[in-house]
Amino acid sequence: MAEKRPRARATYHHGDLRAALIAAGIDRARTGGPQAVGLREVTRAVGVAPNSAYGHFPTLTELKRAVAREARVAMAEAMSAHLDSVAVSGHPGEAAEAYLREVGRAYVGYALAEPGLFRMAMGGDPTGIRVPAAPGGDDDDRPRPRFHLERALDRLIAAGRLRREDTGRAVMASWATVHGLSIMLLDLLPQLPAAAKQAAVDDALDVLVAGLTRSRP
Amino acid sequence: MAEKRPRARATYHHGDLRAALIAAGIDRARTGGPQAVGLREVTRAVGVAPNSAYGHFPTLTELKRAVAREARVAMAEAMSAHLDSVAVSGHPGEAAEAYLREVGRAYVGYALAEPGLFRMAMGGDPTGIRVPAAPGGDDDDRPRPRFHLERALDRLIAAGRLRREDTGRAVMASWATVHGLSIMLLDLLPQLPAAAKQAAVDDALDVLVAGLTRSRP
DNA sequence: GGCCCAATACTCACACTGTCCAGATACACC
DNA sequence: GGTGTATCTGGACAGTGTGAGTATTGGGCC
Repeated sequence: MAEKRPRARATYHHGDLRAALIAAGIDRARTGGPQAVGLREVTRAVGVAPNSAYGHFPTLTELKRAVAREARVAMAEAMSAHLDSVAVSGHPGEAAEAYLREVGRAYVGYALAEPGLFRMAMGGDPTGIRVPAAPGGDDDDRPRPRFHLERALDRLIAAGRLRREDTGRAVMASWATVHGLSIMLLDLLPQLPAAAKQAAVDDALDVLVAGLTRSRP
Repeated sequence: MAEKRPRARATYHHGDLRAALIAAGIDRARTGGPQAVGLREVTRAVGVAPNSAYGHFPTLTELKRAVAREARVAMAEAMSAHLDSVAVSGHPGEAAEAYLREVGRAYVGYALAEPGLFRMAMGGDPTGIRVPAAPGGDDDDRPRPRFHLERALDRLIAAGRLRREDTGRAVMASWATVHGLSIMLLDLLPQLPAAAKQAAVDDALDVLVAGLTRSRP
């Protein structure tokens, strides 16, 4: 008879509802993308009345922003794991180039492996999310995907393959490449075979590295 | 006293409701992006009952797809106008490179000038739109943004700056760069001064062209 | 020229969403 | 142990997209 469960949990107060809402949001975003994280849906998953969320977030958009922040941290951690698993060594210059390529692979790789969370993390305006541009735009100091990119560029500079004053434009070009690549493979070429996708990533990263390390007039 | 307008138009039948709905969709998308084109909103703008749209589109998503197609055509036309306005001449190789740069400027320029329509045209999955990947994915033969890109790459090949067998990867790298650049400037760096944005575009396009035309092992 | 029919637009209804307001509840502190 | 306050709940409202059934109409046939 499944009584209409007047309360799914033992206590009236939840304990840490804010964190639970974000976790449920991550869960929904993973399978359904940003669109799937709704106020009623998330509160239902936690087992709480819809309006309970308003005690912790002034509006749904703010909840989504918090979920997006968490998704960015998760993405950075996945990238970290990937980067730790591949050891680049040898000639410093080539190692630095290889490292940047690995960062790119990690970025796009996460986008392809977790499209929902990737869109949640980097979806931008149409999803109602503002992705902070500068480091420090997020309020805590846990690493974000941008951290790995800057690390890679620093290594290129240290190896003498990139001029320090070109860092700004290098960030632009690199980020544009990996992000554009992710969106393309996700939205435009979803049914391309995985091998072909990987080849496209490698090709585009080759072009990027070649362009970055080529001395310009 | 504005009677509640039982019928805003003279005739019961509209005449060309399908086209009118798409036009109204373009109008809403221009100012509010893909989110702003809703079924009730669009039909209201046309002066028609909400469900009238179902005679022409099986679902709202299909209407949006049609609007997105139209937005892509509009984008290609704007790019055409830009490309016609700048005359590139001189040494064939450098002219071809300059032409590719202009195509990139036209792409990003449109994204910055008409963010709503750009998102409608190229928004991709989170907006519920599938952007056709291959030429011919759109059913008519009006030019799309991709057309200009391929034209530019053809000129590079003709000028001997790009190998024909590298076309595929060149499309990837170019599209990723311009699209990623657009998203970045729109979502991540919205309040960057226009001049700085233009500089970022030029820098990233420099990197792209350098990478594309550099012979690889 | 008048009639019928298929196309077209409309009305009513439903389930769902985010958000506001007022009230009930339980934890923490004195 | 009583009280204050942060927290959660209930009902309500204006929106949304969509389904089924109904009215209106213009064009093709006699």
